[in-house]
Order: sequence, then C-alpha cells, then structure tokens
Amino acid sequence: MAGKKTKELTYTLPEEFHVFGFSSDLLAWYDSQKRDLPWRINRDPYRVWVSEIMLQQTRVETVKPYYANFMEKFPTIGALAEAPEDEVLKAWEGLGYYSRARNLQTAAREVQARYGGVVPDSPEEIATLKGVGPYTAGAILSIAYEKAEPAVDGNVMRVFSRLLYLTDDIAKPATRIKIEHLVRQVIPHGRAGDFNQALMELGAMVCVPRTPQCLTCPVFDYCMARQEGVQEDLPIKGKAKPPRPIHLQVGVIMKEGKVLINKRPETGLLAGMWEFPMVETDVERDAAKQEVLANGIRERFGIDIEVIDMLGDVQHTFSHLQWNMQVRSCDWIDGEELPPHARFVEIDELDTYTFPGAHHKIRDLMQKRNESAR
DNA sequence: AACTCGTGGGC
DNA sequence: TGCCCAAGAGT
Repeated sequence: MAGKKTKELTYTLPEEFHVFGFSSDLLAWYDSQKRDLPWRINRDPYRVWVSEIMLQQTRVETVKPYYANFMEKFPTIGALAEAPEDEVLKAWEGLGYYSRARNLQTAAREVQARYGGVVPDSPEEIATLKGVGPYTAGAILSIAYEKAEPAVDGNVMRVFSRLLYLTDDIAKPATRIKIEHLVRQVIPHGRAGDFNQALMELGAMVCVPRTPQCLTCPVFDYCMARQEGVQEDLPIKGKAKPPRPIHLQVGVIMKEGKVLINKRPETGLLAGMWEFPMVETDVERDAAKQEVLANGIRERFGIDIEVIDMLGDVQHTFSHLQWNMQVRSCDWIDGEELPPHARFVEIDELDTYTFPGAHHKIRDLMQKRNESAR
C-alpha cells in the first residue's frame, strides 16, 4: 500500500497511546498540585477572558498584579466597555502588546451591543471577538463553559511534542492545527476546562522547556520522548530572526519648566502611547546628529530648538526591533503652534500619560540627571 | 506563511 | 552578556 500516509493519519493518536489513563492521571495530578491563581477562584467568563488575554506571551507572575488592578478598575464587561480608552491603556502600561488592551475593550463593547453583555459560548461567535484567536477561544469555551474545545498554547505544543515524539516545527502555524486535532481526541468528557489547564500547568511546572522534571511527571509512563531519552531535544522550534537595529535621536525638550511629549499614531508600534520626540537617523551617514534632531523636530513639530548636551545612550530591544537611542537635552527657542498630537506638560504630570518601557528608561535618565544637578 | 507587536526573568 | 522564553493574535 504505497502512499498510505495521508494527512488524516498524521493527526491520529498512536494506537498504543492509552487515552483514558493519560487523561485521568493528568487530571488527578492537577487536582492535587494546581496553583492557586487569582483567575481560578471561579469560572466567570469575563474573569477568564481577561486573564487569558493578559497571559498571552506573558508570565503568570507578571500578570498577577495587573490582573488584580484591572479587575478592580473594570470589574464587569459593562465597566470596561464604558471606560475611557486612556484608562484602559494606563492599566495595561508596562505589560506590553498594547493592542491586547484595545482589542479587549473593543470586544467588550461588542459583547455589550450584540450579545447583551454575555460572553458568547459558541466557537463561531466567540472567534469573531477582537483579540480572541484559536487559543483564547478554546480556553474561554472550555474553562468558563465546559465545552470540549482544545486550547493549544506553547505549553501544550511542548507537552504534546514530547508526549508523542512529534518532530514538527512548533514555530509553524500548521503544527498548532495538527496538535489541536490530537488534543481534541484526548479531552475527557465533562472536564474540558480542567484538562486544558492541566496540560498548561504541566508545561509550566514539570514539562518545562529546559531540563524537564521527568522524574516527578504524572504522565511519565505515557511519554514517548522520555522512553527514547530525547525529551531535552524536543520540541523542535525554528529560530527567530534577530531584531533589526534602528538608530534614534531623542530630544528631552524643555520650555519654561515643561517638557515636550508626543502621542504616537493610533496604529503600529506602541500605538497611541506617549513618547519623547525622536528622529530616526542613518548611523552610517548622519555625522551631525544634533542637527538631524533639530531639523526633524522643526519638520514634525514646527518649533525651533537648541541642543544643550548629551544625556546618555538608551537601548531598548523589542522582539523584532532594536532601538539605539541617543538622548539629548534641548531648549525650546521659537515657534508656538504645536500639532494636535504634541504638547508641553509639567514634569509632575508625566504620570498621567501612558508611556511604554523604552520611554520610562529615558525618564529614568532625566531624573538621574536632575538629581545630580543639585 | 511570514511579519508585526512588548516586556521581564532565568540561566 | 546574550539568548531563549512566556496561557498568541492580527494582518
């Protein structure tokens, strides 16, 4: 039978895999060993939803304080839907991936308008909500509504790669689809939410990326990678491209004790966040960098400045970009008309605006300079 | 499918 | 120190 290997076959569990034993052993471990996490005190769909959005690509310990603050400020879908966007972004400040916050509020308004304030419980409807992708849809449906849907995140892909000795590259989208098919065949009836969380808990506590704790693993007996001794070589994951370097001139521009800040565009990197004005330079060519800064500020803000001195270098690396910033203190000289996205504000008022991490580093540099000046 | 979109921790 | 990683989604 040549050519018997169909796609369907690759999505089927090995015959020797004992589904029932695996699921019940994993659930028994989860029942006794699971962490007490703030979003596990009940199965309220909104609480589950917020936690899942915050946990996207973000560690549990990082999320905890943000989650507590967010649920206090926006305790219901209605509260989130009616809140000013600035307040939502401020509550997200420092968490990263800020489109999550905007999408969450957009989706909350959608739930209010179209679903009477109730998070929908069907795969088709919940998938239409902004920021709710395949993983989050499955997580909410299973945890809050006990629907037998897979919730395949990085943990689950790692666990299944080892469990079934899968050599697919987990960085490729097709691999997640395949693992969703496999997980779907293992979800125990009536405990989908706990089962999905148990898979993730196992990946976070035992089946960790480096040096997995196989000797304490509750599903050691089922693991094909462990039987072959290759658990440390799985999962297979293609390497990410290194971040692209960008060189920026940053101006801390003062006018009568106030400092100039700029609101970034509503789309793209750090959308809608505030920043210190900056100008991109070609490091190979721009020898006279302070002139590049002054000219760029004049073009974009319509004011003339004088560069006073160098405050220092600040580097900030994103997943795909590396900002190399030279920060200079400047004084306003001339020009009154600012564009609508820019304004001079008191130093003490900076806290009322939402700045991303890269600009907090610049603020730290400012404050250090101010202290040493005294 | 490949690229965009943050941040902080751990080894 | 540099690199990988962490409960991904949108385009």
